[in-house]
Amino acid sequence: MALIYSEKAAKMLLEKGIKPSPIRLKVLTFLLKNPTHPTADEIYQELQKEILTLSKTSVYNALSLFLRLNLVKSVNIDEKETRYDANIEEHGHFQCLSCKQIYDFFHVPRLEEKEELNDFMIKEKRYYYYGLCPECQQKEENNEKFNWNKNS
Amino acid sequence: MALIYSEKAAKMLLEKGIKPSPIRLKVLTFLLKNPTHPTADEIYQELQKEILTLSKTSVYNALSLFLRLNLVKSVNIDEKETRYDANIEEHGHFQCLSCKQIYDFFHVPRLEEKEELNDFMIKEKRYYYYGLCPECQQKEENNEKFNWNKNS
DNA sequence: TTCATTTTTGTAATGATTACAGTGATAGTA
DNA sequence: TACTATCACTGTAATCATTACAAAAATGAA
Ligand SMILES: [Mn+2]
Ligand SMILES: [Mn+2]
Ligand SMILES: [Zn+2]
Ligand SMILES: [Zn+2]
Repeated sequence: MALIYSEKAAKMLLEKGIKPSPIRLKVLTFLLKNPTHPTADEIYQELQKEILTLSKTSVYNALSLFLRLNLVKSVNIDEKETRYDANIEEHGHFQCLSCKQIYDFFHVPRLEEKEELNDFMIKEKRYYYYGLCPECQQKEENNEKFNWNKNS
Repeated sequence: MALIYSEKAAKMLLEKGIKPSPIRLKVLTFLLKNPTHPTADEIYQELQKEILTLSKTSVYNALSLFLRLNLVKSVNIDEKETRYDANIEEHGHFQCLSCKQIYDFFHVPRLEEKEELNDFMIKEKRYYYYGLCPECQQKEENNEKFNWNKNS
């Protein structure tokens, strides 16, 4: 399984005509293996366990190269830090306002923009939704029940 | 006209139960008058011309208060800095990758998310599009023509 | 006035990202 | 093997938007 991902990473890099250097391979493999929209720092922290001498600049270097080559996409749903996604197919992101977790959704259909954007050349569409995930809705209900008991 | 906007700003603040202090009024009036999605710094630079002692912290204070009260919305289409929008009706934003200008669009209908997000409580939807505005498409065409002439 | 509360200011800290210069590895060539 | 050019990688410093915090100023009721 680990082999598959790193082989896929190597192939992706070669297809774009860039050398699959050790760090590039590690970063891209990590993104393929972890479709959880990690931040640059999360990637760095994880890979540092293996590559003791890793520098954060190298992670940023790899990531901005991948972005330029359209191997990965950046996700700016969390306004603090940029996240990275090796799934480049068009899909939307939902972030839970309570637990901050990010979920993918893939039915992002026919936005019928009508005439409004007819003269604009649209190259990329991003869908960011915010709300409460099922688990956090549950928690909130329990809290309300608890508070109601206390106040009565 | 200026009067109208500042009166509207005052009313909006009073309706939310907060005091329409001078700076809050100025910031909110500015946002109502300038639906161009200004950054905190742009607001600061403009208002500073009138209020010589204005501090940037005050602008941020006002803006985060407005966000909390849902008087304005933040727009994070430009990954560098947050922009602010006094138009809180649901609408999307398009940013031109060349001239960086931001355009509103309002036909953002029925995203038919199907079952996928059924169990999620969606509180806000953001639509960020990127591409080329009509003017910049034109410029690009001209450049191509120019380069073609040069190379032939 | 007095005093508490709120608003505003100024400066310092934070933290993600970028700039940059130097070091190390690699590969081709003589 | 030595030389050299290019590229990958590292470490540190700079940048810059935003936030934290404490002090000063304004407000407004008693
Ligand atoms: Mn995703
Ligand atoms: Mn808008
Ligand atoms: Zn949640
Ligand atoms: Zn443009």
